Amino acid sequence: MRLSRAFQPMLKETPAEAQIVSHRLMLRAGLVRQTASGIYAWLPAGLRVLNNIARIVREEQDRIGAQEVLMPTLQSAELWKRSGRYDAYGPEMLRIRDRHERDLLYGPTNEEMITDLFGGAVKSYRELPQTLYHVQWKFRDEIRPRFGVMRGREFLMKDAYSFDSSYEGAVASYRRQMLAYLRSFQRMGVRAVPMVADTGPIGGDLSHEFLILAPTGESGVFYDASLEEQDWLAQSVDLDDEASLEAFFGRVTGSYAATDEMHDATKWETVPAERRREGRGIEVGHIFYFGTKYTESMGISVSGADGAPFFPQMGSYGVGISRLVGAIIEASHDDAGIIWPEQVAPWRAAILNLKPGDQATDAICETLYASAPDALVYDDRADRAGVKFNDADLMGHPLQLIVGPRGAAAGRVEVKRRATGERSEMSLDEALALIASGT
RNA sequence: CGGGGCGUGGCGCAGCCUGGUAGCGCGCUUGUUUUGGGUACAAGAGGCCCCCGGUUCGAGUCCGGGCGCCCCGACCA
Repeated sequence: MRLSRAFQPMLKETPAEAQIVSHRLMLRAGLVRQTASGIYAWLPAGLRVLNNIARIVREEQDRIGAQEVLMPTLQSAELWKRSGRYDAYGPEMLRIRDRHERDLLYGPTNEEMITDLFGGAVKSYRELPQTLYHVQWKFRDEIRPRFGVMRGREFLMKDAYSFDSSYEGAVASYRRQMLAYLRSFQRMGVRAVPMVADTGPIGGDLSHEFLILAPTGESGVFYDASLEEQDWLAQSVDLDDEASLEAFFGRVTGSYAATDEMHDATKWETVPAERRREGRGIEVGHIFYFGTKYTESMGISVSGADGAPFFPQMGSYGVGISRLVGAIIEASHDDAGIIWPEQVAPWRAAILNLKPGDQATDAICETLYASAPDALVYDDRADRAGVKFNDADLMGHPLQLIVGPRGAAAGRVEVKRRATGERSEMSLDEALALIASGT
């Protein structure tokens, strides 16, 4: 993208409504614009980040055998009356009436719809297990939206739903999701620690929240350092083997981790002092097992091996995709702006042309840009160098390829790494290789 | 939903108390200048002062009603 033609309205001053750092930076960097309280329009750069996050989540869901579908945003009230939640959900649900006076709602979640879809198609235990997911906009009419996209009313979420014929199968599905989550967040370049969550009336240990560690997080967190030391991508877990899944699950849940509501000071004492980590976290994912709650209430059963019908066991697994954009910024920024982790950055690198019009400088910039036009943003604007440095820092591109007449005359490109501030000078060919390698 | 605040060019704000026909900084346009960390000067463009009603000779300003947005709390992916 050439910045001179990009729809990327950057702000020098912070809009009054933005309080927290991620909200301020998202507005200043031109990632989003608010259109109503808690509702945002995503501009090109912000959308690229959103899509990057969704892409990682999809790849990890696909990897564990979940299948993507796409359910609508609007749902019939009838569906929710069957589960009993239409009346139970409360004013957070946005209710709508169509021209025929039929009651609809803008979905805050999709358990009812997926259960109904599943039940309409699957009739035998032989077709289980199944895990279906989708990435869709949801709406919850929060009393008080705030924190930009982190607590919006409309938000993009990945939600997955597993159907199994036994409790043991449901547990395996749950553990596969846990692995997918740990891998997803690690790939996004952030640390998200799974914490035991309140399981409510169902009980058991099959409910975890994933919190990204950030000083501005809404919950206090306590966890064993081993949870942030593990490389989940390197672990070999056999997704089809229950023993392997169990061993993996043990490695995760064997270490203490809890939010302040669930914190157990006595157990905390058993963690060696040097491995105790305390901080704050932002919830970006939640996985839980809920058994036959919906299959039963909605009368969705399948035939078992003995010919008798039974209610499949379900679990549900959510990731706040749009919230993650804000949460990642909360976890990764400095005074100058955003510091995007590689994998989610809107562009891999920015090319800063310090003197548009200078023949040698333009030539090098154009060569760099042409090597990967979709992965690079080229600051070819007729602005001063200082403006470009500041905007590039604000936008948080992992790499800045700085080209000015001084270096260009010698065929040199200066590379600045946003995360460390480290600078190095290299030849054009070396810079091209760097772009191609993506690191 | 309780408490508080705000709504004035694109953004940040002043003006309102004490009514007299709208101003500042940034941004934008043009020119000159500058050219490796938000350059300087000059000349410009741009405003239904959130909306409706009332008081008044006259309302951005006072009064009433509405709408929108933000902050604290309770609540939450």
